[in-house]
Amino acid sequence: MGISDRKEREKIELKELILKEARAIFLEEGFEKTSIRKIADRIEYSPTTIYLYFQDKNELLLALHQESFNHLFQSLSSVGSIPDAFGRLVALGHAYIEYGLKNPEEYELMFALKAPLEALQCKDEIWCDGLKAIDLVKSMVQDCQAHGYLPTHLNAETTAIMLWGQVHGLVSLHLNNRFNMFQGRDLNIIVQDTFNLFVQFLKSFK
Amino acid sequence: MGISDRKEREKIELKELILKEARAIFLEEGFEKTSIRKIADRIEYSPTTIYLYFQDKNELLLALHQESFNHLFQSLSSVGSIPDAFGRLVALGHAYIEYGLKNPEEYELMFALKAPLEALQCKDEIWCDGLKAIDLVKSMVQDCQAHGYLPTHLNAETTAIMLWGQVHGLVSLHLNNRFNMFQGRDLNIIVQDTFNLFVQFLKSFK
DNA sequence: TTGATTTAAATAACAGTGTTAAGTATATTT
DNA sequence: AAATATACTTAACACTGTTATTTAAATCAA
Repeated sequence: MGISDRKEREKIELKELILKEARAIFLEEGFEKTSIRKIADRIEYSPTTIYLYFQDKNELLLALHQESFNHLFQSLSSVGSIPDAFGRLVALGHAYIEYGLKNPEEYELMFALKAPLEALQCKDEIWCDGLKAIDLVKSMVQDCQAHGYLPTHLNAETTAIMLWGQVHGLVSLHLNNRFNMFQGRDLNIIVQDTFNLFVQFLKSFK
Repeated sequence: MGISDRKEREKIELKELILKEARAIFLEEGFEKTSIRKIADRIEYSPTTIYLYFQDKNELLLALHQESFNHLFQSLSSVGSIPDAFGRLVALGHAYIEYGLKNPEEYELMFALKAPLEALQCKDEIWCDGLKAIDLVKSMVQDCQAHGYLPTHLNAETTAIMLWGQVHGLVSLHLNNRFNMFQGRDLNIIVQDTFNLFVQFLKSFK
């Protein structure tokens, strides 16, 4: 039955077109300006058609959220080639910070906005991307422990959450303009200096 | 001239009434539901009257933001009585986290939402509340250095930003439901455990 | 091939948002 | 008493997410 095959293909294509244009608006104009009507204009369909492909706006943002996580993991992947366990962990932190500062809208969607997680909750699904991310950090912490960089008595998961908390805190404060009060200074350098100090603390811990 | 005195008094009173009801809605229903029209309903004036007292919604939110900072500083003030410098710093962290988790809407307004800072920027004003907050942490760090808890070679401000970044990161991730993936566990305890681990790092640093 | 049914999309509307231009009383000043 | 200034309201603009209803086309069954 080739006809229904084609129809299904067309449905997938339209869904992808919606996401593509949604993503374009999202990156060009930011989260707040990404409206159903604006997407509809760009794909040349009526606004209500979008609701035939996504239950609501949250679900649409969840799809963008998942694409953003792929983008993040791709940005983090390069650190895998670093041989030293501790150097790898530090590089992961730097790469995370760099990703966050270079992709503010995506970062907000992944780690601040409630919309995508609400969509997940409606489906009774868990935040797998988040779990995947924390597991990555956790395994790198364990690598450090295996090579004598961090004490083995430390709980690897708690340590991973601490690391995540630190870098997220810095990225989040910066993206939300909470470092603007440090007038006349390079705010990226403030973030870098702070993270470097944190690394000193990590390095010296016994 | 008693009449114009009374008029001025009445203007101040109406402005305070607007803020009072705005705050009530804000705390009861959250940031997103705090609309100009809803405030107008509660004060029994037309929506446009509010614009005679505030330039726009951002300025109104800035006023709430400043009230929230007073609330925060009040919540932090009790740690001043702790004699030990390091104990005081740790208590400050705990008090900050507790405030954030108990006052999510206020916390978001102070450290995440762009609206209040945009209002400040329009007036070419600096974020004094933020400066005041970081100065508090900085002076406590210096107290620790003076009493041998933290090395004197550390930059006190960078250290203060690191501390702020850590607690903000944890509070922010928790408030934004990013710890919900740790199913069946007490999320407040995760935050506490992580902060306690961070304190261990601080304590051991040489 | 014709009639019934399913499918896909659009129109119109609801209820809400921040904001502004214009209008209306009331009170004060000249 | 007339002119002006003050305080406030009405009506509207341009948006938002979302839904019930309707239309048109494609497919299926007789």
